[in-house]
Amino acid sequence: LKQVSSGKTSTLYRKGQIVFHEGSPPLACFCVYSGRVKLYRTDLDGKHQIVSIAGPSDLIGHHALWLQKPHAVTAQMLEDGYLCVIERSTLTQLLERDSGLALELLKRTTQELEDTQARLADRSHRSARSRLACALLRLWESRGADGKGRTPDHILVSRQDLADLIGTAQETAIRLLAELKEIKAVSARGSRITVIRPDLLRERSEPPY
Amino acid sequence: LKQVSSGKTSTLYRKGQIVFHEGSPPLACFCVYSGRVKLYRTDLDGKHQIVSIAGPSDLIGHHALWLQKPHAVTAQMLEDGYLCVIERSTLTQLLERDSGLALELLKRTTQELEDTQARLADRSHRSARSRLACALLRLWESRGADGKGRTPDHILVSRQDLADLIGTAQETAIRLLAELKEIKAVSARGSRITVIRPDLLRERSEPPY
DNA sequence: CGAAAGATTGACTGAGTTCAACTGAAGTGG
DNA sequence: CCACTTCAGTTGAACTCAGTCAATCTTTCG
Repeated sequence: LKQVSSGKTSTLYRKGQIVFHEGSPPLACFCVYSGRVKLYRTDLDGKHQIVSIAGPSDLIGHHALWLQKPHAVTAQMLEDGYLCVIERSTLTQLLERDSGLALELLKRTTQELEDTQARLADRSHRSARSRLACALLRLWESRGADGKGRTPDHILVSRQDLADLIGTAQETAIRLLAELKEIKAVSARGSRITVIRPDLLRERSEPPY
Repeated sequence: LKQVSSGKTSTLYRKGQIVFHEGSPPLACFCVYSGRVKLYRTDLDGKHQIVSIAGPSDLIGHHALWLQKPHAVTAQMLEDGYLCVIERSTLTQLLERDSGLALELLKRTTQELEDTQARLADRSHRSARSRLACALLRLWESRGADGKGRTPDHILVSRQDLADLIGTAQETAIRLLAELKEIKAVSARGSRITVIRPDLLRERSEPPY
């Protein structure tokens, strides 16, 4: 995939920009070169559920391509970044040529499926409290370099995105985050959340509570 | 996959029998020839979340094989049925030989991923009421022949399985099912649930409520 | 027929949603 | 440089869905 990306020109996408919309027909898929992209579903009440957050070297928008159906999710940039556009025809050729690629994609997709199944199980059986702790840990552990190769000890997520990720109302996410600030596990100034005590988060991410 | 199955001997598995356990190392995967298999995760409190229900021609247990990790789910027979065992080595050979197979699996897995993502979104934003209606519809629409080619208008699921499927306590599932009996959308004697008015179910499966 | 498993109902409780008001930081234009 | 809009984040209070516990009732099956 990296080879494909490098051969192609990548395009700049701005923070907040929509890459593709739920319900729109799939014309191409995208390989993330830099920046993060949130993929979310929208229900009839306009509520969002973040399905995954893609980062560098992740492929997005390909599901709809395989299934020959409209996109089931909307992809929106969480920060400025470059995406490499891969046309449907290009991808088809690649798959036919390199059989290893299909296996690699199968592996990735399977991993993503297991992750989603795990989240599904957690969603009903764990409290929002433990889900928040868990989500913060994941975001923290997968936080990328900030552009100049420095790895910061904070993450950048809005309260709403945090809520959409763990599946609660924004107010709940805020209240639970306040608890974490209370016990000095994290600190926050705006959407800049600093993880101070990952061990405390890990403790809270276990059920019950 | 059907070709593979037919070439192999299938083994009888009894209702309630465990095919493989969460946490156990993957030795082989299975192709369902007849009967249905529930795949579920177990959390620390011993609660189950049914991740999917596999039927004839579905492949199960392959995730752990690709990922070279222990099974993330437990597979248990919902009724008597035959499964065809496919050894790891056999599968590897097949994948190398037939590149189309990898694509087919990729497609299936992607579809399953999208389904699971949809359920994840529903779980937090839709009421248990609508989830139950939705689950009943799915079960009803995908109910198979009953052995003699007859397609019955009822489904056979225990209350507990229904609850584990939609992610509620059994009592909640029962109470909501009672509502559906009340409005004559379904009737039930034991775990034999007859769908009378699919239209009413469809209506209730829409949010809100 | 009787035990064991599965289904049902009631009472109580609490986590999380909703609504609504308020604060604070960040622009923007006069 | 300051009033003015705007948007993200906070907080309080009322409400409600769904979980838990516990006591039956029913169906299934040996």
